[in-house]
This record gives sequence, C-alpha cells and structure tokens, in this order.
Amino acid sequence: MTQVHCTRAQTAVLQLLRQQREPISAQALYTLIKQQQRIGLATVYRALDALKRMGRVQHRVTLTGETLYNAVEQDRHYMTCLDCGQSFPLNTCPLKGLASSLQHSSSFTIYYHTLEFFGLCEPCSVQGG
Amino acid sequence: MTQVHCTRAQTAVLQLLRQQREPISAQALYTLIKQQQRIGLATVYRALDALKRMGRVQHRVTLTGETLYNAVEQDRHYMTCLDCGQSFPLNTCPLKGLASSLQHSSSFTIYYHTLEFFGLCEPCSVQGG
DNA sequence: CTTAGGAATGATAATCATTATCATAACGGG
DNA sequence: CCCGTTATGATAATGATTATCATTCCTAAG
Repeated sequence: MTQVHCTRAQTAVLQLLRQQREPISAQALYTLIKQQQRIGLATVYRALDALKRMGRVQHRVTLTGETLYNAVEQDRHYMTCLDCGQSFPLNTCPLKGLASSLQHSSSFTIYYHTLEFFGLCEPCSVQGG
Repeated sequence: MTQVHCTRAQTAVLQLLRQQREPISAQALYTLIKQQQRIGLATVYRALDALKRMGRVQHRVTLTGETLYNAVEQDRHYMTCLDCGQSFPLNTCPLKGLASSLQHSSSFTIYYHTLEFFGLCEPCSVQGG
C-alpha cells in the first residue's frame, strides 16, 4: 500500500516537473511525456496524485479550474487578476519562516502550502473592473 | 457593464453566505436559496462570480475539485490532509498585516487571498501515509 | 529459469462541477 | 407605456478528472 520507490511514471513526471520554470497542468505534462515514452493520461494523473501525497509536488487550481503542478523545490505563489485572469508571480513567499512555527503548534505535518492573492491588476483596475 | 448595485440574486447569495459559519459550495448554496425564492443554479454561479470580482466573496478549491465560497469578512484558512482529505481550520491568518505591505510594493489591488497548508493530519501520519 | 500474486499501466467510458446557450422576464429611462 | 438592456431559469454542452478493466510489468518464491 504505502509506496517506497517511485514508479516509472512518477520518476518521469517528477523529472519533467523539475525542468519546468512555471507550474504546469496534467494534460500539458502528458503531452510532454508522450514525446519520450508511451504513457496514458490517467497514469499522469495517478503519478501526480502520488507525488502530491508524498509531499514532492504541490498544486494549485487556476480560475479556469485546471490544476497546475510544480516540484516543491520551486515554491511559487501568485497574484491573480479576477478580471483578466492573468497570474503574476511573487518573487518571494511572504510566509517564509512562518510555516515552521505553525508546524510546532499542531500535530499536523505540513508538506507544502498554497498562497494566492486575488484582486485587480493595474490595467484592469484603471479600466474600471 | 460595470455593476454598481447588487442584483436580486447577488443580494440573496451574499446574505446567505454571511450566515454560514464555514465556506459553502455553489450547489449547496443553490439548495438553500431555493427554499426562499425561485432561482436557477446558473444564476447562483453568476452571482458568486460577480461577488468574487467585487471582492466581497472569496473562494477556495477543495481536493475533490469543488469550489467553496465565503464572505470576505470571514477570512478562513485551512490545513488539509492529503490522505483523508479532511480540512482543519486555522484560528488565525498567518498573513495578518503582511498583505497590506505587499499591496504597497506593487500596482496590484488585492481583494483577498487564499492560504492553505497541505500535509498529513496526526491519525493519517501515524498509520503511515 | 519459471511462475504466481500483486501492483502499475493504458485506453476509454463515466462523472460531475461549471459554463454556454437561448428564450423569457424584469428593469430603467425617455 | 414602449424600447433596449440586463438578469434569469432551464437545460445542453464542456472539460478536467476519475473509475473501470483488461493487460503488462515486477518481484520474489520455488
């Protein structure tokens, strides 16, 4: 039940994720991996889910409802405009350091977190969103 | 185009959201409102989207893919177990105060944010997730 | 080396929350 | 009161994700 080693699919997924500069969707990942090896879309989803549970991959859901994944090493967060839908990356995580103190205050083991700001980007704000 | 006053549906949605202690899904909201007035599911979604764009309502997406909404007055955040899927509310927002400083450092107008920690709750952690 | 049991995989059908569509109803100004 | 616009309800369509199931791959025992 509990998995010790990564499966072939998980290895491929994790390796590709680490090469990405930005979070990527399961479908896009599927397209990329297919260029290298035979793989099914369901397997990509399964691998992502497993890696997520291991704490190696983190996820966030966009306004359009697709889930994006990235390796935990790249802890990325965004500001997303509710009008145009664009996401702008933060250059640093405002929670740096805070998560560890939270860790101590509860029995919960934290693997990763998602943080996203929503509002209006300047152009949309000017137009009058 | 830009909306000044709330529509009937938006008013009903916002009022009900303010009565909830926890974030609620669009469908559940729909069920609640239907008890009071004739309304369509699509209208609920439209109202939620509009309120979100106005910064009056905030949202988060659960692990199962449904979107939960709450009034911005109740700024709620959670720790979610990747194994059993349960969410545990934080009693305070670790970002309190930080968001405003971020506000100043960019031209982005922040309405709200989502913050969620993922990992393992104690029971799942013990079993060996 | 061969084989049996369990896990992983691929293809595809099914699910389900959300959106798009479209005809109708409500609204606001002239 | 009438016209153009916006909101609404009902329902069909969409699309990402999940379930299903037969097959393939591994691993470890014999």
